[in-house]
This record gives sequence, C-alpha cells and structure tokens, in this order.
Amino acid sequence: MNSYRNMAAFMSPSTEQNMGTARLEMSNRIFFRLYQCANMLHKTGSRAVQEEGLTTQQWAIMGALSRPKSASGMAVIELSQYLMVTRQNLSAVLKRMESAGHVVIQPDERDRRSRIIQITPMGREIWENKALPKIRAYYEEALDEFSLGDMTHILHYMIKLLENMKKIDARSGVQDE
Amino acid sequence: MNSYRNMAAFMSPSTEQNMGTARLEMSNRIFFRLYQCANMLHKTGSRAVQEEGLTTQQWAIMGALSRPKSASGMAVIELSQYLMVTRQNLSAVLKRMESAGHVVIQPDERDRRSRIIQITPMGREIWENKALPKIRAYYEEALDEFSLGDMTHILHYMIKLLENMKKIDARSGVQDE
DNA sequence: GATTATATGTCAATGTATTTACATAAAACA
DNA sequence: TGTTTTATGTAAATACATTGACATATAATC
Repeated sequence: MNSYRNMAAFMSPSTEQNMGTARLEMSNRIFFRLYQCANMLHKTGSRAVQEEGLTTQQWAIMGALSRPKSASGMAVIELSQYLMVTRQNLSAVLKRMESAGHVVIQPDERDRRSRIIQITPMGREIWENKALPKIRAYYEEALDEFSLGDMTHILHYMIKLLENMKKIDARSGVQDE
Repeated sequence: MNSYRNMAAFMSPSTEQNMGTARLEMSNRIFFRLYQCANMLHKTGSRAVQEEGLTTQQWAIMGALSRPKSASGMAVIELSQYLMVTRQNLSAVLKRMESAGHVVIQPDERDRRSRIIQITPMGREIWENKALPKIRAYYEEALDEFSLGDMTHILHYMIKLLENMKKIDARSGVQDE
C-alpha cells in the first residue's frame, strides 16, 4: 500500500508546522493503522467468539471477572476504569450480560451507590470451556510470525501510547470520578 | 499495573495449550492494550476535533478524500476498503457528512451501482484550516517521547498485525466484494 | 442473447462507544 | 451537625460498528 496514500489517510500533505514533515507523516500513519487495527479486532475478534454469544467487549469483561483476584466480584466503577470505557457504556453492556445469564449485578453492602459484578457459574463455564480455546486460536493466527521479542516491543509501545492518551484524557475531559 | 492482572483481562490463567504460557500471557496483554488504545483514541481523538463538528471516523474520511489522488472523488466501495469498515457503516456515516455539507455523494457515470464521494469546498476549508492544526497538536501530545525510531517500530508492528487480521478476515468472513 | 453469479449501495436490527443529565449516596468542609 | 462537593449508577440522545436482507446493475458463463 502506497505509503504516501497511507500518510494522507488522516490528513493531506501540508506545510511544516510544529512537527517536522517526516514526524507528521509517521504520526498520521500510526493513528490510521491503530484505527484500522481496532476495526479489524472488532470484526475478526467478535467472529471468533460469536458462537458463544459473545463480543470482544464481553470477552474483555469476562476475562477481567475470571481472574482469581476478582473472585469476589468487581464494582462497576473499578471495571470501567480497568477497561477504560465510560461507566455509562459499561452499565448497558453489563445489563445485557445479566440478561444472558453471564454475570450477576448485586448491591455493594458497604456503599449503596455501588454495584458489584460477578461472573455466574454458567458464564464461567462458557468462558473457560468454549470461549478460551477459540480466543487462543485467534491469538495464534493474529500474532503469526511475531517472535516473543516482537510481542514485547509492540506491547511496550502500546503501553507508552496509552500513558500519553491517559494524560490527554486527564487534561481535556471531565474526569470520570 | 500488575502484569498478572493485565494478562487475565482477556482470559484467566490456564493450563498450557498450543501456545506456551509466556506467549499466551503476552498475546493477551497485547490485545487488551489494543482494545484500550482504540477506546482512548475514540474518546480523546473525538474531543480534539469536537468543536469542528467532527469525529475520529470523519477525520479518517476527510483525510482520505483530501489526498491529491482523491481529487476526483472516491467510490464508496473504495473508501470502505481503504478504511477497513463495512460499506453499510460507511454509507450511514457519509449520509450524515452530506447533511452537514462536508461531502457530496454523486452517481458514478460509469457504473450506476456506484456512488462517488467528494469533499466539498466547505468541508475542505474546515478540514485544512480548523481540524488539521488540532490534529497535529493531538499527535504531538499522543506521541510525546516517541523517537522517530520508536514510531517506525510501532508502525511496523501494527502493519504486521493488520496483515494477519486481514488474513483471518479473508478466511472466516463473507468477503466484502 | 439469455441466464447465472457477483458487485454495489441502502435498509433494518443489534451491540458498543461517547456525552449530558439526573437521582441518590458518601466524603469533605465549616 | 448541616451544607457543599464529589462519587456512583442509570437514562437518553447520538455516532459508529457489525450482520443479514434486499434491490438494482454489471460481469461471467453458456
């Protein structure tokens, strides 16, 4: 794919501003690819667990709730911060998962504003015995020809990018409290 | 953030399957971060261009249409393949952009099934004079402390990941034709 | 030339993402 | 102790993502 074309996906060529041209072109390509990766993860990742009645978002939630440290459940606000989605979005997704029988939503005994989310036995069964094997197969295909070194590097850069985005979020938005 | 906890975000610890444990843990962390990066790009990127009445999706579209090679417009199917979104999704987004006066949608003279999308003078004005300076500022913040070498590496890995996801898409889905 | 297969765009249903708003509860402050 | 500020979850509106379905147009095949 023409690198010039890729560069222009997010913006057209322009006179140099604060960023040098090379740096600007590279920035643009990075965010364009991140945008495409996100769409492709949604499309192909959801297909991988479609037969289990799951989506990529629900797989993230079930993964979080299945950890040993989450055995006693997680508060909605904890889970929303952990996943980096708004509590309004998470609330709606959890309602659907509750209707499907995958999780239970219970009042928090220590704070009446709060709700505690736990995976149900049925949810755990579906997660561990049906979804996880397919997720592993998906990872193998998606990370084909990635060495452990490659994986270490991409993860490092994603964490670094994420730290910067968190800072932008903190400065620009109404902070989720 | 506890790496063990990150690993479990997408799945709980498990006995080794086809993937070694180290590789599986790393896979999980990569996709979890990709998922978070996507959400944060959506949230912080949309805020960056909110005053222009744009979203990250529209910024991708306007970037694509602003390239010199797209001066005569792009067909819907071309644009959907370029952005890696479905033509059904793109159709709806373009309708809103047409209503906002940012693009025009015209019949393709050579193929009556096809529609050609072009950015309007008003759209180009908003894009070049209002959105682009904010997008550059966003890139500077988001890629703070990334060297050109870092940027080259993360881009390389994202392209590689994207190639793998395209292969999964080709094998598993009904191919968009 | 007629028929079949494929391509293209739109519609509808559904899930997921944000923001703003509101109600209730807890924390902080005077 | 009372008041103010902040926290938490849900509701509503809107934008964007998918899939399946359908109508029309073009390409391929016979």
